Amino acid sequence: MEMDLCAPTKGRPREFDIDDALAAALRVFWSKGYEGASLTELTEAMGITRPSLYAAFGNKESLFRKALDLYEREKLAYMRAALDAPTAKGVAERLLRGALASQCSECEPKGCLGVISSVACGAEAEAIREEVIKRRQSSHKALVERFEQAKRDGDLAADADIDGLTGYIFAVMQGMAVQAGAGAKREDLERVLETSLMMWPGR
Amino acid sequence: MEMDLCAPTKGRPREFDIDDALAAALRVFWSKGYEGASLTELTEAMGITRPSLYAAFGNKESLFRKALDLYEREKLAYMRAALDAPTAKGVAERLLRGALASQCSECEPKGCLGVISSVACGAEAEAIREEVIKRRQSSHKALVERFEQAKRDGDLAADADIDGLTGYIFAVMQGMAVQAGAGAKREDLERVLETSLMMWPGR
DNA sequence: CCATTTCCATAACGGACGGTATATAATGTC
DNA sequence: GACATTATATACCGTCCGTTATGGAAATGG
Repeated sequence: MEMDLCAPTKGRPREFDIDDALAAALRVFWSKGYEGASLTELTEAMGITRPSLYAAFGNKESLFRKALDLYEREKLAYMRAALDAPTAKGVAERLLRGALASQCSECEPKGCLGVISSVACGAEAEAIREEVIKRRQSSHKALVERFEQAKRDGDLAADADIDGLTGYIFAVMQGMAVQAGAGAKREDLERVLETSLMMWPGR
Repeated sequence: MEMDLCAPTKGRPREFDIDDALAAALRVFWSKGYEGASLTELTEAMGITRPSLYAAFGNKESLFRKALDLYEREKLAYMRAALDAPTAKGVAERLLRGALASQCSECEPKGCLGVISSVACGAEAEAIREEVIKRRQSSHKALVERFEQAKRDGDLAADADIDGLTGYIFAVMQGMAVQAGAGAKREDLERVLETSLMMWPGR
C-alpha cells in the first residue's frame, strides 16, 4: 500500500506538492499543538482544501503522525548525530547546541513539537500524546546506551548515575523548549546552555 | 467589590462549597490544561451545574484565573520559601525539591500547571497563555534578585552568570515537570534532581 | 473521442463546545 | 404570609470542530 514510487500517472494529477503541504502542516502543529491546530488553519497554511487533505493524508491524526515523522527525521537529526561525539560531555554539548538551534531557528516555530505534544491535552488527543511519549523513550534509551559506553570509555566516572544524567540532560533540553515556546530570546537560552555545560563534570 | 466577608445571607444559599469547587476545578485544569478541560468535565468534577459555575465564577477563563491564583498560593509556596535558604545552592536545592514534591504528589495531578498552560495552544487560549508567562516572569525576577544577593554574600562567584543560572534552574524544574506529566516515576525525577544538585558549584 | 480515474470546489453533516434563557426552589426581610 | 433575592435544574442557543457527500473539471488509457 502507498506505493508512491513510480507514480500511477493515471487520472488527474494533484495540483500541490505533497511534501510542501506536509511541511506547512508541520509548522502549524509545531506552533499550535495538535489540538490547537484546526483544520481551517491547516488547510489555509497548506494551500489546499479539506477534501484534498483527507485524500492525501487520511485524517487529522494521520496527518499529524506524518508531520511528526518529518519532524523527527529533519529537526531531530542532531540527536542521532550527537551520539557520535567522542566523549560524554561532547554528546551533552551537541545535544544542547542542537536543541538550541532547533528551538530558536529564525524561520521556524519556537519550541519543540515533542514537548508541546506530550503535555496535558483533551481526551481526543490522548493517543497522540502517548505516541509522542513512546517515541521519546526510544531517544532516552539511545542516550542511556551512549552514556554506558562513555562509562566503559572512562569519560564518565564508574559510579556516575547514568539514568540520572540522561534524565537531567533531557530535562535541560525540555526546559529550554518550554522557555523558547514562551518567548525567551535566543541569547537567554544560550546562557542557560553555557551554564549547564559549565557544570558538566569532566571534559 | 466582592466583599465576600460577612456574607450577604440574602436569598437562597448556595449548596456547594465554593473553595472545594475551585479546588476541584484546579485539579481538572492541572491534568488537562485550559483548553483540554471541557465545561462538562469541570462541572462534573466540581459537582455543580453549568449555571451555578457561571454564577459563582463568571466564565471558564475567569474560573481558570481563580484556579491559577489558588495554584500559585498553595502549590507554588515552596518557591517563595526557597528564597529564604541561606545560600544560593540552598535556594536551588529547595526549589528542586519543592518542584519534585509538587509535581509528583500522589494525590494530585502530575506536572506543573504553569508549564502545561504556557506551551502552544489554540487561538482562544492565547490570553491565558500570555498571563501565565507573565506570572512566571515575576518568579524569574525574584530568583534573579536572590542570586544577586548571593553574589554579594559571596556564595556565588563574582563572575557567575546570574541570568544563566536562573534560566538554568527554571529549565531543570520545567523539564522535570514535562517528564512528570509524561508519566515519569518519582524516583526517576529524584535522580534528575540529585544529578543537577551534584553539579551545582560551591555549597 | 470516449471512458475512466483522480482531483478540486462547495456545502453540508452530526457532534461537542462555551455560554444562557427560563422556570422553579429556597432563603432573608418586612 | 408576601416579596425580593439568590441558587438550582432543564433545556436550549449559535458556533466551531473534524469529517464527508456531491458535482463537476482535468488528465490519462484505450
